[in-house]
Amino acid sequence: MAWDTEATKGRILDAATAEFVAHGLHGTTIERIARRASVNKERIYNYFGGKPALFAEVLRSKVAEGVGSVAFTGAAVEEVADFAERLVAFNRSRPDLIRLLAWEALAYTDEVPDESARVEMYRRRTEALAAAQDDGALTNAFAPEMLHVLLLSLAGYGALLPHVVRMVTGLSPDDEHYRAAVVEAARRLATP
Amino acid sequence: MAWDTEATKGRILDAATAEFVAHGLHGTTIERIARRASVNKERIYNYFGGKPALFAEVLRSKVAEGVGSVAFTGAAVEEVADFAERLVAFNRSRPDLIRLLAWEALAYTDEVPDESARVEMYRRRTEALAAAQDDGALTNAFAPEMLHVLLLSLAGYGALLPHVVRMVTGLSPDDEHYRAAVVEAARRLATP
DNA sequence: CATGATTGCAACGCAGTCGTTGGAAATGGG
DNA sequence: CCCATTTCCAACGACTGCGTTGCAATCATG
Repeated sequence: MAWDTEATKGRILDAATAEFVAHGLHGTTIERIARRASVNKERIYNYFGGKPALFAEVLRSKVAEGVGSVAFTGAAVEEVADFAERLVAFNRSRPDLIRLLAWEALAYTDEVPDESARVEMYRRRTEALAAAQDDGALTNAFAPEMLHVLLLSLAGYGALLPHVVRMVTGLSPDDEHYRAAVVEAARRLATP
Repeated sequence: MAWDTEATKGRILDAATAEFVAHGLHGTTIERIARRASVNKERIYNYFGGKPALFAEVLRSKVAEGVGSVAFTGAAVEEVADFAERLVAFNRSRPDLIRLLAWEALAYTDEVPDESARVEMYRRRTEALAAAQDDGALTNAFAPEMLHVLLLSLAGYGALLPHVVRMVTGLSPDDEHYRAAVVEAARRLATP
């Protein structure tokens, strides 16, 4: 056991992620992060520079991971349905990332950390959708970036406001029926 | 100028709403609320009992107002489109209520304050949608409560995550094109 | 193995924030 | 006009969290 800076940084980042996901920027304390990472507070200031900076770093490293890990490929309506299905499944498997996205939206009113990289990821998916539209396999009723954000809306809402889904439908957003409805809705939006 | 308890309570509640909307439960301080309401801290503890209780009270009194103020009436596809349009317009006119909804989702994992009243409001709208479906004017592809929550998803996402809409589309969620896409999407979901 | 540089940490000062309290000011009934 | 009651508030103690500092432990090098 010795001098492993990177591992320590990683432990801090993981602990910070867990705490920020659960309690947001103001709700978490540096001390709890330090305890969870089995590290001294001072390390956190030394490595990351303070709570807001650490929060931004968590967003930078984790949220992009979420956006990047569900791609759209293909050109037919069924592939849009599949895309929606994978989005919902991803949101279900990583509820922490959606919560981070929500904390982020509430914390930053104008620009978010590392915005240009995020824009680039979204742009790539939009292009794939646009190509499918050009093939005539998808509707042209929506501009590709609009279709993109509408699909994100359908797939993300349940993860963002699970309690609203529960109050409206009586079901958990994890429920099979809810998932199926989202997929069917995506199919309808994409059909020419 | 004299003894107006109710007015004082109201000022506190308004000030608390503004602060909680902006900073969430942990980000706001009782002292700022008191200053904003031109009131002494002690009044807040006396009337509302503490920060979490005041937060819950704000949610109780304000969020229901948001849910209740956009009704669905009618029986045709165009009325669903109109409903979606009014939802978006409402979200745009009262961004504070959506933010409260988001803070609420992040703060409470299981039950929210005054849940049964909220459920009742949602139920009424679901019934109106169900009636329209029974008329055959709307699709039966979705259970009415699913259609309901899908419409909420389309209309609410831009208000919840405006920065995502901006990154994906380059537009503000206030933009006319975005609004039009949401309405068209609602129309597509509702069409038989 | 001696020395300088790097990494780890316990303890501290400081700046709020919470929630309370003792008492002053305002009110209205007798 | 007086007294009990209600409303208001400035000041306080206790605590918590932030960010820093001084020092010890660990490593790399010659």
